[in-house]
Amino acid sequence: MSPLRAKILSVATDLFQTRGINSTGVDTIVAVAGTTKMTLYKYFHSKEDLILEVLQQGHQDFQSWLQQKFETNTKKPAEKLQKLFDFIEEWVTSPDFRGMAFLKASAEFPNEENPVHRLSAEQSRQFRQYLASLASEAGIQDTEGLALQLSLLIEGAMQAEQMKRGSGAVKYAKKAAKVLIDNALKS
Amino acid sequence: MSPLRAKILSVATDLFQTRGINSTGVDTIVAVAGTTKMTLYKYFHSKEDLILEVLQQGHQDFQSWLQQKFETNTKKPAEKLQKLFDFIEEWVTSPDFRGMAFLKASAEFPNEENPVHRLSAEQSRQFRQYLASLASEAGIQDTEGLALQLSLLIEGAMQAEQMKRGSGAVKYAKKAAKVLIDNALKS
DNA sequence: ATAAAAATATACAGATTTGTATATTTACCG
DNA sequence: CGGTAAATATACAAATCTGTATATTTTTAT
Repeated sequence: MSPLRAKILSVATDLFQTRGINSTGVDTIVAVAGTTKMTLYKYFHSKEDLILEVLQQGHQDFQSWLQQKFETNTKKPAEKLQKLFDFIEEWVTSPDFRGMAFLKASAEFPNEENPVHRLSAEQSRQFRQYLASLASEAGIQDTEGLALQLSLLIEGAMQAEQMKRGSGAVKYAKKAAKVLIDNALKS
Repeated sequence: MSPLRAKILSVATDLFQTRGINSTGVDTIVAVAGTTKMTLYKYFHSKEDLILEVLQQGHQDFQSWLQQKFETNTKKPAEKLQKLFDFIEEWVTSPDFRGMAFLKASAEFPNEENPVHRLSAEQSRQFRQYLASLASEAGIQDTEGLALQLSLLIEGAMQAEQMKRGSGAVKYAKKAAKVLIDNALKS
């Protein structure tokens, strides 16, 4: 990928997170990226296309980061679900965390038929599916049920931390997860 | 309150929820409300003022609705926490639920110093405090801890339901809450 | 009915939005 | 060096945005 294109993507990612998507104009993006609108519209057909790519890249980065965390840490399926919350905590308490992109995007584009909203919902679904696969590995019965419950805790904590940095929400989400996982293992 | 002012508030509430705050111009609001900008700016000093009032009224309506639900239903403190999730489910699965206002507002105004963001965070804090008071009545030890955990479930479920109607998230949030509450009562 | 208040109609200023057209400059490659 | 592609500079169109100025109409109250 062209370094200029990558720069635009990176700047857009940052500005969208810190100022909001609708509040960030393409003029601001190109100014910060040190380029011009002509170049931006050469690489992205429209602002909506840029938003979609930012979301996609963000989600992929998150997934890759998680994947790599698991590879270099633990391999026992039973521990994975617990360990996940440690990784989430690390992700969320990182100094440049500004909220989960797809959560915020779905709020800025509430219409269910909007492409940005659709992609956000799809990413949320994928994340829940990933949780279900972890639950399945751990030998849980109602994998989808637990996955949804854990996703509520995680996304709720991300939301809380985005609202108020240092809320400590993940700490309690982790405790709650432990209780829910233990309970699901017993049934 | 002037009926015209109330109408503007009501229309703005609806449009903000369905189209997003930043994507809704005052021209659209006055057109739908059947009035003019002159009148809108007579009752509200700025669009930001209108947004803040919409949020405040929305939160007050939610609180009043909950309050009234509790009054006409149960009085036993121990049951209240469980019952709360039934009320939340009723609220969230109502056909015109379009997401929790303060959650979406904080996403559209990510800057922590923005007045809209501040009010959103304050409302989230108040709701958590209310949960803590219920937990306290129920004889819970770590009231703040449980309150935060339940708030993650509730706000997570609201987020999930806003993303995809009919997700059934509240059903599982309710189950998770039962487990967490029982666990907190044991300790 | 008459005076005072409320609401409307209309127009506009000034800024900002996305997206494009055109021309110039820079960078690279053989 | 010469030619090609990439990036830039600049300007602009057309729409939309918040907020205001001014004048007229409607409603209300005495």
